[in-house]
Amino acid sequence: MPIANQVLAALSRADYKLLAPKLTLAPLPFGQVLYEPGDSVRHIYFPNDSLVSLLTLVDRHLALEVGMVGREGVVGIAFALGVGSSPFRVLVQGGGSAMRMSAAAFRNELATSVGLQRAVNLYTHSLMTQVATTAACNRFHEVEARLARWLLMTRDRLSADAFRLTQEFLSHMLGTRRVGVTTAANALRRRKLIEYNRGHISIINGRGLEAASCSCYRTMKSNCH
Amino acid sequence: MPIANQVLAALSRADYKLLAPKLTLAPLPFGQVLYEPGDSVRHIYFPNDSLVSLLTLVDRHLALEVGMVGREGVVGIAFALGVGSSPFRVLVQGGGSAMRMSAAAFRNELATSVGLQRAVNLYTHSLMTQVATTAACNRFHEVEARLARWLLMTRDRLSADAFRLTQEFLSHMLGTRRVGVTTAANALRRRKLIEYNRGHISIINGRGLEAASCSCYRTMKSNCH
DNA sequence: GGCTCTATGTACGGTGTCGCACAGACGGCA
DNA sequence: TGCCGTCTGTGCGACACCGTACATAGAGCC
Repeated sequence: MPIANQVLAALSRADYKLLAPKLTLAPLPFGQVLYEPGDSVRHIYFPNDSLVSLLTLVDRHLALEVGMVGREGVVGIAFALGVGSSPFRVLVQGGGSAMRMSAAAFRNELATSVGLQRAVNLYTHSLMTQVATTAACNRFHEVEARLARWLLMTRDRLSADAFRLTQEFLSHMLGTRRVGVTTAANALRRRKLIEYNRGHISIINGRGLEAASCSCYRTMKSNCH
Repeated sequence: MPIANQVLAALSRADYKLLAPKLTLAPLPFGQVLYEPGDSVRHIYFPNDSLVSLLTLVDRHLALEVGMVGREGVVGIAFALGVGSSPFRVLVQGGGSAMRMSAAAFRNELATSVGLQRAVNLYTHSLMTQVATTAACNRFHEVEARLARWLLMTRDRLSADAFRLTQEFLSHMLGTRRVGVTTAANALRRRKLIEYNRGHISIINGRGLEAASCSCYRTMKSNCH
């Protein structure tokens, strides 16, 4: 079977062969919280078709998504950097599966496989860039454009035009009120770019949605490719 | 002489001895731009008493500081992650000096010294956390609190209560208008927390300024320790 | 002293978002 | 069928911040 996760796919055949026995297929159900900030990292995840959000918590009740991990990445970067605990809340935002590995096994592999080290490092850089771009986007662009960007990025990672998603949930991702999401989503719907209903949303005009999103979408796409 | 930079100081004596011959003392004058986004990384810097800002550019003219590097860190993390070019504009924000090393030498050292690798990795994680926290702070907190936080973080890194700094400059760090900085700075001055004049600013009540800043200051302080 | 440049202060209408409150509307379940 | 919980839509006053324009005031230079 083909390797869905791109970090794994980037490994040489030899490197992958060493790694493969340690990997098990794990379902990642929608809504599951893999880590809370400070939790110790027990497993590393290489998403296949699932989508995971990295959230920063502030003042105990405000959440903001700072990164998105799909098949192009790895969950558990902190561990690869020698830190045992997650700085983020890690939330499964699009259900699916991932290849999973124990933290201990991962540490061993990392120590011996230069190829794995290299692949993980490259992704770490890509994530850093993503987080920084998100920061600027959240500062400068308005809700409607950010919503459009977010939907597009989700679509790209899930390879699907429709997904499960409430506005309440979206408000936590974008760091705004739920009502703000309602207004923005409504505007996009009126322009026939998206359609949605009670927790399900679908993109019906991707091109148009790109035009409605901010430049950050393209910036991030070219970065994470 | 004692080692000022904390990443270097964290190395074992043996590791440091290998590294030291490759390091040269370099002045970092206020206002110098070390890298523009996309520039290839030619040198790695370990700040002694200088302070460097990492800025994300968006839409060609808007800038936002996403990270600050002082004696606790390293400039050129991208290179350590295997990427040859900087994702940020890197700007010297507090003049001083740094230990400098060519990128090629750094690559060699990194390949042979596990200790260096470990120290750099730890800092990378710390930086990632800082960027994420900054993102949330910029989203949720208002200008006055962010300004207070920024001044405190600068003070901590420069170990000085007064520094060179215009409001125009600050507006780029905080991602607001210069006028917004004026208003906020004025409010802090009226409350006798800071004093300033034509490009020079000083903290006259650190405790009070901490109270005026958002929780992110303490969050970041405990994180970067 | 007088000029210019840079840094800082003030004013003003516009707007995006906030916080809150409440009204529909759909879906699942008894 | 009717109830209830969840999801979505609307209204409203408050306010932080935006963009812009212009006024003041030190600093440096001739």
